[in-house]
Amino acid sequence: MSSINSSIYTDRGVNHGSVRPAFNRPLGKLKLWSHVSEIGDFLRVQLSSNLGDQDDRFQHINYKAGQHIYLLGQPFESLYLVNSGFLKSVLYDDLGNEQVLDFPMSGDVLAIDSLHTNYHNSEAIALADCNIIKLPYRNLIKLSHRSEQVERAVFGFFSKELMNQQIRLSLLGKSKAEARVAQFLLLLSNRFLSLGYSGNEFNLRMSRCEIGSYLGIKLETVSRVLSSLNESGLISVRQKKIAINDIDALRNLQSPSSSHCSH
Amino acid sequence: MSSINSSIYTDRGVNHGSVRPAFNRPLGKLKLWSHVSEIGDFLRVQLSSNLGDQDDRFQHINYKAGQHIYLLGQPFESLYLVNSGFLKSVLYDDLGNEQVLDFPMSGDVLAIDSLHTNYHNSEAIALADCNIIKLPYRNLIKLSHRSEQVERAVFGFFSKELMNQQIRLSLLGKSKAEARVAQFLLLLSNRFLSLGYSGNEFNLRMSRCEIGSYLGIKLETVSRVLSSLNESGLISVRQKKIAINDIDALRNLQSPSSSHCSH
DNA sequence: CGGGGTTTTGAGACCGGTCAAACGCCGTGG
DNA sequence: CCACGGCGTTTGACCGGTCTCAAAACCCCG
Repeated sequence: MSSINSSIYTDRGVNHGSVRPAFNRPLGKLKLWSHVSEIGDFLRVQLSSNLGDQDDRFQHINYKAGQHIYLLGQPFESLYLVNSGFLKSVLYDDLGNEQVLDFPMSGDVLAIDSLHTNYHNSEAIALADCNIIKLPYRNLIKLSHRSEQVERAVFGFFSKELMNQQIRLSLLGKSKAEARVAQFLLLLSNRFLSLGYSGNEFNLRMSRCEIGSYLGIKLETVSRVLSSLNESGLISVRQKKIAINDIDALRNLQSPSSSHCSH
Repeated sequence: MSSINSSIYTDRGVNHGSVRPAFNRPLGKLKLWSHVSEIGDFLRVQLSSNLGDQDDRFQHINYKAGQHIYLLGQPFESLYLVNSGFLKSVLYDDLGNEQVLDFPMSGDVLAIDSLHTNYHNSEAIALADCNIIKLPYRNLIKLSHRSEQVERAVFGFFSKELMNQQIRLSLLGKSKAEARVAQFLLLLSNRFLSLGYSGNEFNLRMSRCEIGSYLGIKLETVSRVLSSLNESGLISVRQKKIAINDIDALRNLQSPSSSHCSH
């Protein structure tokens, strides 16, 4: 019953964390996320039945802030289920410019976009210390064949991720900078709340520049909007510490207009 | 061997097309798309082996321009594989504003985003006459269990769709209006080319407003950019008819800048 | 030959980008 | 312990691009 915690570092030093078998660890907050809890339960069944060799297990891996979970171009072999922590996933265009795709948190699955190729199309980097469950693709598929619930969960992840992206698309398509930042804060607030943290006070783990990339605006604009919201009293900003004072007013900042494309 | 072609219309009149069994119809252009061809082949096996009852078959359905393939809020039961034609998929926000998500063409799969709920989160509307293969979700899953190739194709669709969205996100995040329109034209050009049509001359089936929604700019800006590109000679525009004169120059309009978010 | 809808074009205001400087936080080293 | 320097953030001034509002031109259709 002693905790196994062997740290593994290569000379790269960035894309490995410490590894330990998952069965030492309760799944904690995961029950708040239906898809996650379904997968979580079946992982435990799988693990306790102790089938297969070492490779068949679903490992928990710890990453320190700044470490990569996977790098662009690495061979794809696994999905990653975030158990705890906070990360960013980024895409690079032809010129090497960085585009922040998402800030995954507990309950999110990483690397889905790389599934149809043999290598990773994006990168995931820990912004805070993370505990991540590695889901080797082959094993996950095998497991999904044996359990309809796991299968539904897997498809659910995919579909949900796609819908999240669509909602972001819709955000970037319209709305002004103020509305984007407001929606971003509301998104984080909701997310923290559903994870059992405070929805009114939290820390931004990412830089202004990363927020700007995520929202499609410049870092100066992010800063200006935050200052403006701070002055009007809707929020309180102190560096990376955010407090939401008037959540309803924030919601009302949603962009009022779009075009009709009447039919 | 006579062609069955029973038109079905409800009083809604918009969300049904004419239905006929698929085995009357060769799969045509599908072979250009690896994922599609895989699915296509296995559909044919499935159909010729004539297993299951009527519901197990994968039907081809014809839609006229303007008809909905599915509506927001309708119960989700099927994915749809576009065999031929041209459509738009749209998302509606809380205020009813329309956001164009994509312009699906032959080889695309619709309704993936609705898979994790019991109803549709978006709508798909035919912009030109379409022939679409209905893939009832349950049947598709059953088929994928029997064939690893089909299973890979299904996952491939999902992952690829997600990556497409990410690339669009990255486009909306940066770049100026001119670069967006240029990229849009190149995207259409490539797509038409890979479907066997001309990549240099084609018709825009969608309105300026729908292009604007897709690109995150206003319809007037779309028009202005097209006029500007026309004057500089890179393209020729005449209403909905587009001719690309200098494809390399178009490619060079890609946005030059982004931020570093240095780490 | 009109009439409705779409597209084009124009003029002006405003938002956000750009460049630049000052500030604050924090770790390093004297 | 404090001084220094690096980095991220804030704030300012200016400029350019996009939105907005509006009117004219164009297309398709009867």
